[in-house]
Amino acid sequence: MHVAQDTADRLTAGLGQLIRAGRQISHRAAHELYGDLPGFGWALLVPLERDGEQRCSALAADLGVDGSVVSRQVAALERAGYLVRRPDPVDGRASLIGLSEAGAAALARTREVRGEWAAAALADWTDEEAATLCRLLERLTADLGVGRAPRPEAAA
Amino acid sequence: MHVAQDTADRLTAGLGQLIRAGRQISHRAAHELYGDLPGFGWALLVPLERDGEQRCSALAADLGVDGSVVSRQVAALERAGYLVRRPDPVDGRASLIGLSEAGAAALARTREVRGEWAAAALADWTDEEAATLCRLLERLTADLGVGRAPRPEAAA
DNA sequence: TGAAGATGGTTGAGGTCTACAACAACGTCG
DNA sequence: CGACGTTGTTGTAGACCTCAACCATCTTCA
Repeated sequence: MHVAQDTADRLTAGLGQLIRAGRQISHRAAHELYGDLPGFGWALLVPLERDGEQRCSALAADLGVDGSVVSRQVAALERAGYLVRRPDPVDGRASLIGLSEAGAAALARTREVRGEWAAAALADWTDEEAATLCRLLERLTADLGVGRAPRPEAAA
Repeated sequence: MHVAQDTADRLTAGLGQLIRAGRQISHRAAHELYGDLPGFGWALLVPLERDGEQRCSALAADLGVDGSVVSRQVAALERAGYLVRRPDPVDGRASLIGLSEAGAAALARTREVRGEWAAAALADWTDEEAATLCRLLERLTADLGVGRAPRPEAAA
């Protein structure tokens, strides 16, 4: 209850603006943001690289999206050869999704082009400013209670 | 070129996460974010309130989206009674879009519910932290060079 | 004056990402 | 074994976006 009324305006407006900007950029220069990856690939491959093989449902929970989204995206990325799927040895219903070599390589390339993009966009920023933004962004996401850390309920 | 490689990762991942979180929330609780406004209404009405009557093309430039998006959204918001359109007296091709009374009221209500939402989400934040996030967010958007046409007074 | 070209807005087609519902296959437990 | 929950897939639908094609209207200039 500490935050000024005006802040909600600025925050949501700024966020909306940023989202549209990001969308526009990724539309205009998909290669700079995604490398060889299809649109959603980045979001899906990063947790796989970080945490290793996992199930669709774990990915869905991590990303905070519906399982059907992951199912389709995984199918596309598998067709493209960026990840491999093997039956879960302890549960016949599930599959374990893992990064293929091509997937890891694509992720590395994407990371590289993103690094260049970030360097250009943040040319005037100090490390500390950028780190602060990251930190606050991550904190905001956490406080919104979606994705990685399922949280109890917030009052209306 | 001051920003660490790792920062691009955190930034884009964090942003993606936040975007998905926002989408999920606005899907689940549209009323808390938009009040009586249809989905995109907020983004469109805010600049109208801030800068007064303007053309579709100006709105599109401001929001950084295609004119066709604005055209459709304006049509919907006009049907809903949230804005009024009158022919531009100096250019027969153009219309001037303005906020109706209902639109201004809806905007005020939305601002109110958003304030509550923000208060809940940012309950643990200090004013200074929230302000910092806003500032950095706005700066990032500006540095991405999309949207808001150069506007002398509103610069940062 | 009058055609050529730029600009404002609309519409149609298509793409991406999303959720929800229904379903088949499998696992778990009484 | 049979009821029930879980995992992943598919069908359907919606929001938001772009691009391309189009008409109506300025603007420019010979």
